[in-house]
Amino acid sequence: MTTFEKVYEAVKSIPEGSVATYGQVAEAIGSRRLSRVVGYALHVNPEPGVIPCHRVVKKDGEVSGAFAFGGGRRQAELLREEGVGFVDETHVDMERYRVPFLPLV
DNA sequence: AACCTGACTCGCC
DNA sequence: AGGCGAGCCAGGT
Repeated sequence: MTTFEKVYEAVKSIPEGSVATYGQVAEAIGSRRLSRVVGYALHVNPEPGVIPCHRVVKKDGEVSGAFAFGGGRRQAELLREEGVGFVDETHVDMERYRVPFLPLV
């Protein structure tokens, strides 16, 4: 199991209607320091449509600027459709929609 | 094979 | 409070 695969497993485990931060995903796969690697893993996203990378946001809930399917704007739309609330155009309401605990895979 | 870079986060100045 | 460097992994040059 490579680090990237762990990242994908963790991201897939994020329940619909919720979001997780890069830090949470990193923590779930071993170390918080891997947060950067998490970003890169999603960057090279080998399974578009399978890995819900739109449910991963920065620690303060802001969506990533460089997004695979059309920008953070698009990511925000997908999340809203799942019922995730936003405090503004680019920030998810973390207090209510961030997963309390990301299952360790 | 070494070096650079990239969807991040945290600690120190 | 804002900026800078460090730590982590994989793939391309």
